[in-house]
Amino acid sequence: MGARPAVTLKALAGELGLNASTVSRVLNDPKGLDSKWASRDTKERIFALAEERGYRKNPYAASLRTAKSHMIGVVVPRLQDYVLATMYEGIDEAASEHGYFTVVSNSLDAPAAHRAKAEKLLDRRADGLIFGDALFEDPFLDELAKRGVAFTLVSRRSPGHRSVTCDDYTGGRMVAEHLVASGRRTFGLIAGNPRASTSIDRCAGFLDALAEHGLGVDPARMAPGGFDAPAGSLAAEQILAAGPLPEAVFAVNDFAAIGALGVFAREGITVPEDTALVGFNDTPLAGSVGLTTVRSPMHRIGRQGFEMLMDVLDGRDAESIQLPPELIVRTSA
Amino acid sequence: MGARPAVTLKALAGELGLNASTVSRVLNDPKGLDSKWASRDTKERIFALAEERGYRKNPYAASLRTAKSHMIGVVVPRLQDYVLATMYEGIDEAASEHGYFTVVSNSLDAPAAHRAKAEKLLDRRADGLIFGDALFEDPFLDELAKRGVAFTLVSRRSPGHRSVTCDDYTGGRMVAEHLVASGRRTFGLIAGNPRASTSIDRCAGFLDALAEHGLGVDPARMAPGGFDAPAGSLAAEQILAAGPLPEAVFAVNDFAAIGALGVFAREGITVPEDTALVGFNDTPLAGSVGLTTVRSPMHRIGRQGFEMLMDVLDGRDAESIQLPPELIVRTSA
DNA sequence: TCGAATGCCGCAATCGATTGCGTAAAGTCT
DNA sequence: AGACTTTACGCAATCGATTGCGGCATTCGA
Repeated sequence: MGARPAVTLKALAGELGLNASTVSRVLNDPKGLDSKWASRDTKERIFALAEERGYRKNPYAASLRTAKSHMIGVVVPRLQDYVLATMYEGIDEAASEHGYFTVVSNSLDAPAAHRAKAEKLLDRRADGLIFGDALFEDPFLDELAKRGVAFTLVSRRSPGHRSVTCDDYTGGRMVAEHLVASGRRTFGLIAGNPRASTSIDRCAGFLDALAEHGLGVDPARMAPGGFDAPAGSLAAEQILAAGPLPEAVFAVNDFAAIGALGVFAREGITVPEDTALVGFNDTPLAGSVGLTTVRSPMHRIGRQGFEMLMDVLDGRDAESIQLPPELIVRTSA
Repeated sequence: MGARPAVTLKALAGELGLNASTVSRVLNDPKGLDSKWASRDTKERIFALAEERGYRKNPYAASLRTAKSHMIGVVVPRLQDYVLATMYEGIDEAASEHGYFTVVSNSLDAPAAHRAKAEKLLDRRADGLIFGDALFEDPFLDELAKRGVAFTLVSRRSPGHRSVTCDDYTGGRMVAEHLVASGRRTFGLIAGNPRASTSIDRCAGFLDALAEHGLGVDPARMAPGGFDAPAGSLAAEQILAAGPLPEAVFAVNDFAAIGALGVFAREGITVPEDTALVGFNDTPLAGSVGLTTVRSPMHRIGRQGFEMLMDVLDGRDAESIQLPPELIVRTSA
């Protein structure tokens, strides 16, 4: 069964003895009671009755006429991922403040779903899109840009498109500097998805900084994979199988780090004594297990991703942004 | 800037030399090419051109006319919560199969937001709602029911409303039986949110089963709180402060359990030697850290929650459902 | 051969809000 | 007093899809 008693603009107007157009103009004027579309008295009557009847404009009718939905679509790899969920909260918060409505979909990092979900959002007439699952090389994004679809990226960047990300390269460098400073000389790298800029940049920063110290990572100890705990466990096993235990392991993501932690515990490897472990993102769980990590401003990335989309929609131009990370030292390294 | 070249029904019809109504009927007829609304030839031309031009119906125009949005709203306490995120995935999956579109919002378990988000969804003309954040006593739900709004509950039940949940009471009993069978005699209980049925039922099952063995939990060692890791840490500290360490601790939620695990590690308490620990839900993290837990069919709860909403919307009646839990024994207990 | 049945499709109203254009009344200015 | 500007609204078209009601043709049975 439906819900609303369906109080329409016309109904209000009828009851007020006014024309719907007048009521519409008054109700929509951002100047509120200072609107010039009716006399003081009329305006007050309109607001009062709208309030009393609980009038809500029908957004479908409005967007049919205006061709704007005030809805934006967000595509993330996985909602269960704390990091993206937090960014989404930031997006949604900013969107609400601007009178926008958001809708999320997850793509499971599968290119087909990435495309399908975005198209579905566009079918629903989203005014713009925000992607949290961009690949570094992403032909679909190029296609959308060509079609003139407004969108921005968060979390992961892709050359040629507007994005808000953490300065992952610098984050990777911080980890390397910290580990080197504490005397570590051999390393394992749980590298994440090699097609995502988060992985690429964090690894690059890490490796570049190590190289400046004349150090490096044995390729057999660089394990790519996903961003969740099981993937981290797998990667850790791979590193252990590659020979002697490295003095430190950098996982480009906290969940992967925690997965590795589980493997270490099972193997009787103590952290940080036998090997140091560093994650990335500073999720709450990292705090709970004492994981040293790099804090990325997830919520803010989301907010700015939305603001940037607003700029695009309003025809202002906008530059990609990289927000500074912060090293959080706990007990694991 | 927008996106679509805006190929409308009328445009298609014009190009085909047909009337928009004919095109509409053919395109919407579930019988597809067997529709009786046009000649075979005409039908083929319609489908071909629609395909070629990439026609997508404007859902706003359609729902304006039909007063159905084919959109349902979902309210969860927190998107970052793996459990609810998974249920949402189940909901969304089932919804897609039925041609429905879903929108999520989070309420942070705050009654004001619970209400506000739901109203916002209704303003957007959702055909129905699914709540994952119901309180055991929830006046807002009663109000919605009275208003005739169609909704169902997932994860948490509330007497008098339709819900799909895990059989939490039985799950709680399983934990108690398992711990008692392995010789534990004193217990701590990380009880979660006392206004949520998940907490209430799991605790009740746990306590009832213990009572049948002549056992119980010291009230000072029953710590309520939230469902995340920090809340679990807090609760664990509270239990430790209550005196001698109990032989086992049951956390009604995996995240809380992991938070507790962090505190135990910090205090040098080993698991399961010094104390056993059991969680609830069987999130992937539980597997990674070897946590014994109760598996609840989260994804399926979501799916069924949606199916049940369909029943309500279609005027069929539906009974609340409780899905069976499964004890997953790992190393922590 | 005529009326009825059926097949195929168009007309026009409708959903609710928005907006360009128009207008009557009141106020301002010279 | 006449001309001009505001103020305060209303009319009617519009957005795109849906749908009740008909209408015109062809076919079939009698």
